[in-house]
Amino acid sequence: MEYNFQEIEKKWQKYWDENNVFEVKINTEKPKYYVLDMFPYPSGAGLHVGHPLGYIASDIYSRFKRHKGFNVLHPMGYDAFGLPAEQNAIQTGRHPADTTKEYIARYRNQLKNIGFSYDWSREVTTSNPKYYRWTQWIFTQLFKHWFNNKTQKADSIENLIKHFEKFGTKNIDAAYSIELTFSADEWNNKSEKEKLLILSNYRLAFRAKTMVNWCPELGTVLANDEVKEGVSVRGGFPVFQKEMDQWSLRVTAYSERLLNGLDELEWSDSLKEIQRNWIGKSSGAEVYFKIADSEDQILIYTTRPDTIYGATFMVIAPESNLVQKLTTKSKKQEVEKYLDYTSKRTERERIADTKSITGVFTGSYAVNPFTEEKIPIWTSDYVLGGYGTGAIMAVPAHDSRDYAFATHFGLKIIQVVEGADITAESYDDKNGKMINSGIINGLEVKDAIEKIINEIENKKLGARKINFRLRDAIFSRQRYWGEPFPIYYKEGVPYIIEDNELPLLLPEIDKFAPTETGEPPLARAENWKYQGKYEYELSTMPGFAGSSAYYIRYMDATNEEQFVSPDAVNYWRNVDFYIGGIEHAVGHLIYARFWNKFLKDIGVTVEEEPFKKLVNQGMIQGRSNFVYRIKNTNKFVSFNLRNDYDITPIHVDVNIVHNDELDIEAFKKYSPDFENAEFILEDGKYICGWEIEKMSKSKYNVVNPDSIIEQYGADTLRLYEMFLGPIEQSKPWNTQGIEGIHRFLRKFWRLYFDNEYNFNVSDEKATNDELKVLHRTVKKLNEDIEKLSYNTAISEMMICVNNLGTLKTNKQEILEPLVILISPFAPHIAEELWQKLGKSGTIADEDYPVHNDKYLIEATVNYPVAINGKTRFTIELPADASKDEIEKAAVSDDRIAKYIEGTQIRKVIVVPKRMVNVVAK
RNA sequence: GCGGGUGUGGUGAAAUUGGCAGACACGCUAGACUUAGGAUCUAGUGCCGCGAGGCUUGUGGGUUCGAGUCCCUCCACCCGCACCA
Repeated sequence: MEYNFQEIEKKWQKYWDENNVFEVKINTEKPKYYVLDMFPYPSGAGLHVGHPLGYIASDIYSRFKRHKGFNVLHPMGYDAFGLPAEQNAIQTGRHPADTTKEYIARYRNQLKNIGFSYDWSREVTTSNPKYYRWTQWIFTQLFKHWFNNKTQKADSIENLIKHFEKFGTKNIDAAYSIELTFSADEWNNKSEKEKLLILSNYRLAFRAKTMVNWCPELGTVLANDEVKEGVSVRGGFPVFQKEMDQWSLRVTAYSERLLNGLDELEWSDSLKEIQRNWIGKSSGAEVYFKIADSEDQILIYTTRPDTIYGATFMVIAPESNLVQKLTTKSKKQEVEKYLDYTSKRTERERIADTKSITGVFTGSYAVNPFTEEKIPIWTSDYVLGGYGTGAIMAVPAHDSRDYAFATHFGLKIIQVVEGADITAESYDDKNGKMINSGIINGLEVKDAIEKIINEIENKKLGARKINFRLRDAIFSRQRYWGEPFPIYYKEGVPYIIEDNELPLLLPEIDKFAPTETGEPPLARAENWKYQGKYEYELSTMPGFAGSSAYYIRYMDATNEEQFVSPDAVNYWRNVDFYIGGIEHAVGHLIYARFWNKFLKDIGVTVEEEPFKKLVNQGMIQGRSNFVYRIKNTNKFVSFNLRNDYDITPIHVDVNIVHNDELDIEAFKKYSPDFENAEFILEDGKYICGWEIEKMSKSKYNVVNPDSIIEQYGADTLRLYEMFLGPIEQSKPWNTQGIEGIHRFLRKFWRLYFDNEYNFNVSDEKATNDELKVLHRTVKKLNEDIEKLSYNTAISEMMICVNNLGTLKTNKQEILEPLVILISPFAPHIAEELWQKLGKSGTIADEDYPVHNDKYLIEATVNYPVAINGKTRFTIELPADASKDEIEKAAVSDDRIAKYIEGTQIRKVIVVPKRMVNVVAK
């Protein structure tokens, strides 16, 4: 029987399905291991060969761990709510629920064709009411909790209310939107509505007026991680800053825990660094500056309080409400004009244009609390409303932005740190002694910071302060295709709906567009009211809502009573190994960590961190092919002759190019334009050019896994994708190389058959040579799979098969463990051969082979002999030869004479089992 | 600008962590078998050189008996952040 992969693969995929081979249950007899893929967003294009890269890697690891005796949870699902499906709905009029369903069916099919060991009984779809009911439930929990800074934990709103009733805000250290102070009496005398408004200042899910990223084209607000370089990540539309009433999640409350938790994680340094950066912790001080001739003061944040004697002016953000207060009559017109200008700029313009310096003087002055000098207060958009206090003390001598501003507007510059000449640029380094700085003169910067903060606190001018760059997550989207908020409004105040009323279903609407009056699409829903009278929230949740806790839901995916049962979460705990794209570095991976920490605080989950080990698989890039049309003709010139002509390169579909040779007939049929095309060939062939680009439809370089599977089989696809190189690395897809892998599998298959393809495995005793080949591979595979070094594992298997082929091995003692070795990588061929070896059932539960050192002992070692570091010849010596014996053998070898002629041996370095180096001068 | 990462044949890549650079594949060359080859098998294949031999891991330097690997300098590319006070 020849290697008929199509038949074999279908057969075993069916077997796995029908026998629920990969369904797992809680089993306290076995250690658990949780392997998770970032679930896909199902799009109309289906999977291309880049998508399964991570899935294959995790599947190999799952199967390996199972062979190692672990109870492996390895689920899959779909991140099905989100913008692209809705944009598609707007264009085609098809309901996103329908298209999503269709796409998911296609994805599931494609995934099954690759032979993944998923427990399909745990499949989740975020847009399914049975699933989003729990997304809504978690939201209600966030709504019902606040964050206690003292304990660094979430606590129930009831407890906060009790405290307010007894003590007011006294002794409360809570994460809040704005600072409030009131007594117990004051609290108790407030109306119900007032109380609720105050509480939303503390809730972890809250509605508030905040500066948001508004994207008019998408008709929605966006979170910070959904905006890159001032445009929306999805679609690339301009984004404006705008103050709006929106739902947010108080992720900032968890800043410290999010930062500290990173240390214990087995994530790449670069990924942890990206997260640290995004959280952006800085330490410094908040300081009040009095406004001259007024009772008011400005609070600023600085990380360089040591330079306060050099603060010669102040700058406040244009969006700060202080601007109105501080602008004097004479400056009013000028300031208004400036505010108008900044508000009309998109984020992109503002970012792109960091060089031009703009700003206006408000007319007011502040008093530097240390120099007592009057310093002008300006407003400029280089100070951001959203960071710190939205106001700064400007120290032009030691901050390059302040320096640029000061020189542009002719403001005073005073050097306060020694160390550089500041006539041309500022000196920003934290090295040097303080000068012109009163009480901190002569101190090093580090010490000066400490001393001045103490002084600031003593004088009650301000306090030490830690700041984070992380912003609260804007959580509402003015879109249709997302989870509805379990919220209704009574007299403008939001109320949560009861748990037993969940899920709040997404209503049907006639058109997926905002209303004429600019309300979100949900406003179109008819008779959609809580208890028939109260307005529901009309926004929906963002894309990351459904993905922030899905890994927990998998643990108990069909539980209708609870999000997850304590039994399930106590057994599966968290994800041991997570694999997915780096693009989720600051979105999903921050939110999921945040939700997990919150859920732990309220007793739902048990581990502080959701994803213990995480690997970012690289991207598979496309390898585009080009044909070269001679300008103004329908004539195409082959790649190596193209320089003789004036040509236009044109993308050609990679599926009609083989090894860079164009299939001319297929090309002619490809488009009517090419029907009569003529060709200038080289050696009778048309050779195409190539380039590495992103894999995309428009570049005609998309390779579909289905077609690879049809041609070579899923096992070949799996092996090939892993053979390309380290998983973390991005690499181009080149179909040429796949032949080698397919050839390997056929060679592997042939080990078990004779020349006439009769199954032929003998029970003769294996020789030492054969055992050595096997055990070497066993050892290497165990090491490499654990390191996720699959490319080297595969090449080791190739070496093994090549060697066994040379030895003409057909012994069961060798060939049986060999099937288990390959089974995580190529499970279909492994199952088939396992069955042919007379075994019943699946190979998936067999113990993975372990090597025995006794077969690996070498009798002799081949020593390279180097003279002055250059290898000249080798000598074969017994493995147990002593250092002296090795040295003697090397030095007395005849071949050495010619290399050391005219010199003397000074030294001989012998590294047993490795090499000899003779130093001669 | 700041932070992180990567540079090795024609191509994808390996190198037991300081010990024979280029394993394993692709591609290419030659040959065998074939009606045929986009099948299979054999041999060769880093570069220069007819050869002896020399050179070679982005550049230049250093440490070492010995460096792809460690240290310093510079260059190129990729990723993240970017008026974050």
